Amino acid sequence: MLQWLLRIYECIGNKKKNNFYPYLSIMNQPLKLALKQFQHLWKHDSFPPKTLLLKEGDICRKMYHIKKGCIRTWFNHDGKDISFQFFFEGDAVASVESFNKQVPSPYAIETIEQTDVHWLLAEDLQQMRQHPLVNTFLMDRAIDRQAAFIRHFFSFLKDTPKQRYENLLANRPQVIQRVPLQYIASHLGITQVSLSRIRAQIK
Amino acid sequence: MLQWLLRIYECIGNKKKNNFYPYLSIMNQPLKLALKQFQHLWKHDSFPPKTLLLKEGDICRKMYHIKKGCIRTWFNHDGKDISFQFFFEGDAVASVESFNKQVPSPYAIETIEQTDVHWLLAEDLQQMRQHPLVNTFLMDRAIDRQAAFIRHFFSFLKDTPKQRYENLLANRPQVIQRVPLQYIASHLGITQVSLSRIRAQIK
DNA sequence: CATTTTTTTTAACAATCGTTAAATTTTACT
DNA sequence: AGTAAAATTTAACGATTGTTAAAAAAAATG
Repeated sequence: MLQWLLRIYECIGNKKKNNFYPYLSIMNQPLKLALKQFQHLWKHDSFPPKTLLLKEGDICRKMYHIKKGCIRTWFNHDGKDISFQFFFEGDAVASVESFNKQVPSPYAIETIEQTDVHWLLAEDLQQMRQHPLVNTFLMDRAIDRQAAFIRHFFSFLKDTPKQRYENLLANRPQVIQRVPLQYIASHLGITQVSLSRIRAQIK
Repeated sequence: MLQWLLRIYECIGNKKKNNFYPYLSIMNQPLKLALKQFQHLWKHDSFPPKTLLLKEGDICRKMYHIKKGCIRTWFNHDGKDISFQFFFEGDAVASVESFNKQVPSPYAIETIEQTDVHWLLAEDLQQMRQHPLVNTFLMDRAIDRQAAFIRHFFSFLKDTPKQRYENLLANRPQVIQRVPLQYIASHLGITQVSLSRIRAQIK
């Protein structure tokens, strides 16, 4: 029942399982009880595809947790939109810095499919942080997020675009199945045309 | 006198100043006092150039704060070492996930120049975290780091290697002046040969 | 100061990517 | 189902990058 709460803050960034970096945090009973205390703060909502949940430059006031559906984050560059991350069922989504410090977001948050979410206001998360166990838990999740992000970033330093696509295929097949190719291309740092060629090579 | 403490956790990642994301956290008197309480936990040390402070795969037990000198982080890929970040005077350096969770580090930490550092044990940082003000402060810095990292990552999605080099030249001239080119090339995601060509174009 | 050693540059060629444009396929909508 | 719109693929060409190897420059060493 607390399953979705357990996943919060765990899944921003890539969810690639890696034996070298096992997920070590253990949810103990006191923490579960503490989190349960704040369960009432979460609201829910439902959005059609291509709904902007947060506009680039706006301040992020809500953190979303996906019940069902698919979300991407993107930013504008010379008139083209560049997607940089994708989220699915069980993932928590927010423009982290904007949400935590109430500053303009460098990127937008937008649904891809019809999406049902839980959401939590920034001020309510601040309230949750008053609880030491919850605060430590959130801090740990932030570290996990950063580590996941670093691993994703590494592939840009060491792999070719083709290898990055193959990694995506192997580790996050959901992305290839549910996300339009034009979004995936910019996520991999290449053009749609180039991604098409890579796909033709692999078949 | 507390200048270097103030900078801790602020400087991992790029330090690019950006009016769009001003650095908002304000150091208040109670926090300064709290940090001063833990000042005695820091030791100091000095290392020659090319000294490994942390080996890839080892557990990071110390966080370093640079008094004087220059440090890089790197990892091995097919026999070649790939640098991904550079640190200078005032910066704090640690393999964040490894340091906080005591798991193997995905990358190494190594001096470039002769380097004088302060350092702090992981368990002592845990002790500092018991203090709520310090804990909130460290949490804020972690968010800042992630935001800086995301902005750096964005340049891989939207810019060409040449633009990334020009950005480095404009925003972090120290890197070009003090870091060997072979390290900078891998940091930009290109080969040394390609970086040489880019430099020849610009002159 | 001369000589190794290392680092950086240059050259040549193959492979890959970006760009533009057209063709094809898929999806959305009435 | 038929039409319009959007997404994806393919083609052609120029630009950029990676690779290998050699040359030049810079740094380290005795």
